Amino acid sequence: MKTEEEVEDFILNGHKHYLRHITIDCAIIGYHDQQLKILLVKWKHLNGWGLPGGFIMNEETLNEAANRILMEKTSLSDLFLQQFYTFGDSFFRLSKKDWDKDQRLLIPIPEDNWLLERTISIGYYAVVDFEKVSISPDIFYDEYQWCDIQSIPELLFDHNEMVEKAIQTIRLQIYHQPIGYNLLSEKFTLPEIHVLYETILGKQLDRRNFPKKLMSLGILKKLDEQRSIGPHRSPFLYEFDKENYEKALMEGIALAF
Amino acid sequence: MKTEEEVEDFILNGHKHYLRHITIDCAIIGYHDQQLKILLVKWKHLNGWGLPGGFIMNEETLNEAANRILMEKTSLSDLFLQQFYTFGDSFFRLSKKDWDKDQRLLIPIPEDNWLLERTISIGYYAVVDFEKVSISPDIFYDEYQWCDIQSIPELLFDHNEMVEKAIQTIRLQIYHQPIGYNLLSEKFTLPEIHVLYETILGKQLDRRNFPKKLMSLGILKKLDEQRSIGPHRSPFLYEFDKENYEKALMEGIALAF
DNA sequence: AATTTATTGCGTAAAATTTACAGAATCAAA
DNA sequence: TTTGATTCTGTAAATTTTACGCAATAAATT
Repeated sequence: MKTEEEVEDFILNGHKHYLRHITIDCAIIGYHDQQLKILLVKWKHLNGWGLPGGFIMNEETLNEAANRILMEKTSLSDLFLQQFYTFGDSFFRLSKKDWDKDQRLLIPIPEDNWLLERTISIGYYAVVDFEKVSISPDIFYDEYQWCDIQSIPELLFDHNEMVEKAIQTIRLQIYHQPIGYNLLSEKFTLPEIHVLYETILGKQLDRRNFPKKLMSLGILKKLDEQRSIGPHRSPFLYEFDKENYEKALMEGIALAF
Repeated sequence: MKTEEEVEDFILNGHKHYLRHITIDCAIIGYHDQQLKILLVKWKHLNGWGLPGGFIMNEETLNEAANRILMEKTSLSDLFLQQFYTFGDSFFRLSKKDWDKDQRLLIPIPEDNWLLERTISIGYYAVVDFEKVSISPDIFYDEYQWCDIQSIPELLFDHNEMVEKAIQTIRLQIYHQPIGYNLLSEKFTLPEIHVLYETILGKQLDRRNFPKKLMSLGILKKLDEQRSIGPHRSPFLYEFDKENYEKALMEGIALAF
């Protein structure tokens, strides 16, 4: 969606290709260097920050739509993308007034345009290493930021509620679903996955007990290689046991920290 | 929605009052006498069984809509109603062919009618004592049944998947959220809540250890009354400590069985 | 080549929790 | 008063979790 014609077509005829009333919004949690951040984008015409999102095309499934939208906004694919809740209590998303106010928008919008209707938003989350993400702008967004989880500003619509629920869900899910597949390199060390869990849970986990619990799940395979980390003992590399990982995704796991 | 005029108006003009594309479906899990059942309804025009559901009105929130729909279908209100997942991979809900085939329907349906569009369905579940529920029919449904969880027939759309996910969610949530407020009488005995948990989890819980764990949550209050149960020792009555129960709902609990 | 420094990796004792189970108390009907 | 079925409490054993000391290792420095 780059040319003027495409944008105009999206505004006037988008409702033929996308489902009205429904959006998908993504709470993309970024993790790096013991910090948790969330990806916020600035809406061109509303002059406020919110979560990246988009509409669902007529012929794609919800997961396909979520993956496509995430791909468009972050250039990332094949992420650990999880639906977590559907929000529908924010009755007005865009108003004609806000739209008309903004000079950057290309065409005036008809009063009964589909983009001005109430929307229900399906929330998805992903956890990514924010050092590896590159954001590509979109007609609706012109800026983005990785915002510290602790100090989130007031967001548009009900996006504050969505962020809160996303983080809450992740912290709960970490006990029941194997998390980490897309956050770490294919091969990683125990200390690496250790700080990942510490960061997400926001608390310290005993360095010596953590490997025992994690290994007892049977989803990790110890490799015969080590990583060189300078003048220190070389930690062994691990990778996820694909088969058991998939099984654990389906059936759930039980962890206690 | 009883008179012919009302039905016709719903079909032709419903899209002005309800959100297109979106429905709420309810997996109503019924519990009684150590059995788990699910409420199924038969769709008039599709000749198949599915979950009761309905559309969202323009000016009501999702929870309001879910409660209204549940009220309409079961005459129950103020239930422990929880959103659990949103489904959108079943592309066709109704077809004009199916509609036209059914003689009981009152009017022919236009090809581009809103009821024939793809729908996204927000799933809610409730757990109720099925002995206390009375079902009131609707234009779309003419029969209902309480179906044993173990032997669910093939359902319409993606409702089999919804039922499966609902039960899975309930079993997971029972460890993290206090369940029981709407299932038991206001005052209940330990054995009563004990079999409730056993039924939902589908396994036996030690009769002597169960009370210890449950009481340690601090959401139950022992009363100074007893229930008379015939020629046996009278069990004490308990009730939920409203304040702590609400707190536990918000913050979650941790149980291990 | 030995020493130093920072980190990984393992084992084990102590503490806490969970599980298993026995027996006393209670109620109402016979 | 006896009987039968059920509630309720306590406690020892088993298991799990937690805490933590120390050996092993890697490379840079002496």
